[in-house]
Amino acid sequence: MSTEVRLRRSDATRAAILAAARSRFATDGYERSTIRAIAADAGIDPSMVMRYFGSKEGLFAAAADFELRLPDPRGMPRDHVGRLAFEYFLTRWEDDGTLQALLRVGVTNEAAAQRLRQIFADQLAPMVAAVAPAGADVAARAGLVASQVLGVALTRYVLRLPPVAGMPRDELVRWVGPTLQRYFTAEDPVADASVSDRNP
Amino acid sequence: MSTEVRLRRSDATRAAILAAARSRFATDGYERSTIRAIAADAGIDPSMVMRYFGSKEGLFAAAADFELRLPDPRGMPRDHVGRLAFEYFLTRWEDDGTLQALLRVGVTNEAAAQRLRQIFADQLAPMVAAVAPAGADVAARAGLVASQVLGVALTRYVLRLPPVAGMPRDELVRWVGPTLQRYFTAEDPVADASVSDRNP
DNA sequence: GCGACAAGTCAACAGACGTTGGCCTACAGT
DNA sequence: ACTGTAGGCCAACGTCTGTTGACTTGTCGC
Repeated sequence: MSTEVRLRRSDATRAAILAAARSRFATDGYERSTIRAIAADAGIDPSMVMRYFGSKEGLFAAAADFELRLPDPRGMPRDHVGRLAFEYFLTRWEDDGTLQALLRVGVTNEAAAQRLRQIFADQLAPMVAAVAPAGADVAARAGLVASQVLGVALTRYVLRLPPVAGMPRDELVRWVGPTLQRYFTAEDPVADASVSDRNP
Repeated sequence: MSTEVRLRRSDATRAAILAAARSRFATDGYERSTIRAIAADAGIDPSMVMRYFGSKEGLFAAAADFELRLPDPRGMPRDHVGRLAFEYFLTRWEDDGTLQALLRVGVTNEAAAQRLRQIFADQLAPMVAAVAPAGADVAARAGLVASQVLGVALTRYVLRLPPVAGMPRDELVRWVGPTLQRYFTAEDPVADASVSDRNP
């Protein structure tokens, strides 16, 4: 009944499979990522993948299991929430293939789409609630933030639209930060959206 | 050498195949759209698809061949360009499965991604050039517009994120229109982005 | 009426896929 | 030294895929 503390041999290969799977899913999507290719990347036999994760769906579920871990917006100046959140998203996207895998797969796989919906609804909405004006439609604002964030992720990392993919990070932040700021904190859609985040 | 004017029998089935293909590609993506299923939808034999389009790739290329036909922005008030362009995009997206097919497939298929890049670069950039301030980086602004437009399309039509998918069209326009307006015409990223499109 | 040609069907191929079960190997506990 | 067992490999299965070539049907000009 006691949990084994020492790390087993299997943990290493299990991790190798997960890493290979995330990489493949992130670049090839679900259907084109074959278990054979993932196993080859991990340097083991395809049947091992089934042993560890039961099926291809199980493998993806394990590979896409993670948390956004958004920072607490109550610790930041309210006028900079948009920029800071966007910078956080960019970093998260760049150093973790999981999000790219989730986006690429979510477009054709309902389970992944479900997971994405859950992440952005459950984890982004509380952040919006903490900074939005009283009485604001939190879900709608979270959706708008998601639309712009996922739009940048899509054009920058997936479709690689040249101007977005090649834009320096700080220039991108200067453009998109104010957009998110408005979605987060504007009193009204058509209210003045002047940017107070002029000198970051 | 003269073009046949009368419509042949084949034209009808050819159109049926294209319609079925667009529908399948739009909902299932590239890999999961099988030629057998498309042929069944069109009510003909799978081998007919090969006869008419050569291969699955050829079929997709034919199904995804279209023009954005963006309106000329010089005919509209400069302060409303963002809203009008966004409304045009929404309409275009809703009544033509081709764009949804292109987006869904472009995420995993390089040829479709290429086509998307071309469409947004070649057809959106001139529109931006017509309204952007002198000396502005037209390509960058077109990329930003694309990021927000594709982000809305992704969350509203593909991932179906509830707050975005369920948001009434006019509310969505009130939120996103000003964003595009800023990307189109703002003098500077962090310049005042006050919305002059207050009463549409 | 009849041949020619377009339109369409049928059956099959070769390859790739997820998945399965049997077999081997090396190491831990005794 | 012996043995149980976890970790790993191999070969194969059934199915589905894009694609092909031979055959059948229907329609139009003469």
